[in-house]
Amino acid sequence: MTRFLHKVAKPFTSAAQPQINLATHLKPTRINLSLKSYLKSNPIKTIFLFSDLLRKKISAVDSYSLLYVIKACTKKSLGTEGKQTHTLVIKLGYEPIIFLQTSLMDMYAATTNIADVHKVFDEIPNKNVVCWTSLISAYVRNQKPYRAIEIFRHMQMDGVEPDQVTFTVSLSACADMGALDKGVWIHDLISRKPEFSEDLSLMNALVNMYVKCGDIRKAMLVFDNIRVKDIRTWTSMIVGHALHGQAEEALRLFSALEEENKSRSIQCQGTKDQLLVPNDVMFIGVLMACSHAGMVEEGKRYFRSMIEEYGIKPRLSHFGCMVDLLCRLGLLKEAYSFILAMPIQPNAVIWRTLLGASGVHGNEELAAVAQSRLRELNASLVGDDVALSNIYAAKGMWEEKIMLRHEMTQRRTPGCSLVEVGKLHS
DNA sequence: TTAGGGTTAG
Repeated sequence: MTRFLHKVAKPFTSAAQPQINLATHLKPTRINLSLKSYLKSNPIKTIFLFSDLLRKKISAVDSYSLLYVIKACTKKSLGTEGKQTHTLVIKLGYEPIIFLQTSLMDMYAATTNIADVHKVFDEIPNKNVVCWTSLISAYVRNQKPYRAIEIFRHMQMDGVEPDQVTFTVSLSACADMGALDKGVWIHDLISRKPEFSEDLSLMNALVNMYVKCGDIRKAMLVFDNIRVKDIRTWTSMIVGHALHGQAEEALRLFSALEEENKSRSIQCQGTKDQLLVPNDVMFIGVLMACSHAGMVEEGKRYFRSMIEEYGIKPRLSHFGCMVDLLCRLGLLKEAYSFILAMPIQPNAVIWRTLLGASGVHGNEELAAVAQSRLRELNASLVGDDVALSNIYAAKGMWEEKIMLRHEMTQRRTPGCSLVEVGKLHS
């Protein structure tokens, strides 16, 4: 660890690591209880309280306090503060506590510092399944699913048995890669442990993997076999149908959920705990289904119901879905009015949706408006200019096209391509 | 009082 944090003197050599006597920590200190409670409500407060403690009474800091601060840094993605806490872990001699090491890995993963995740992992002497899973999870979180699956294999070769969490994060890697063969292989490993079928997070990850890898039939099979579903199970399946153009199935499922809630609310006489109330993510799936099926009136109705019946404040994603829905049907003017009436500032994606649709439906006026809005946002890409230029060409507006092309060469350097050559050992 | 997990448009 001296190599890792070279400015910090290592208090103990690895040959003479301190024996942490957990018995002395059995009684929780009041300060640790406060650090822990702030972690939920206001993680920044955990950090402030801890730094106060360091100044006033460093002897009150123990491994639990450090753990809560590391978690606070993870939640708020605070890399510098996280690294400072790591230094303290070393200074105070708490390195042998594996809970701290895995939390540190999680913190470095959250702050996109994958190199340090790996350094912490490498220096853990006896790596258990949690250490390996944290490493796999770090790679998944940092968009490196191929590497995550490689590590999953290394773990197996090392003789460490994967558990439910390892399988859940590994399935997430397969979903990100769209690697059905690897997902099926992991499903097969899971099937050998019947008790794992009771783990809802794992089952949801399985549904999601089949959805993202394009095997909607298999996704439905897993979905139907989940006895007690939660809102994520339903959302994954609704999004799955929407992504595969099965809008009617997606909306049927949404209605089934609403019906189930109605009958449950009669049974439970008003207790909301038993209900699976649709959330903002689920409505993205519902709106996406309407958009893919060209169901504009239904889409508008669901958008209203989301706000009025469910009290969900639409986010940029929901407005984006509505713009997409209107644009796909060629309702460009309505889409433009909708964008102008949005209570939040439209982003580049929304203007680019309008630009693309204006090209498809040959509306050069709206295309020019969308393109100028993209420039205002400083988010204009070469492709946007090309799109507008192609619309001018299709309309025979050669002067406009030449002017735009001239502008493009003035503003841009010629494009170049980058190709990433990755490798996956199988 | 201590570790790692699943749903999100274009």
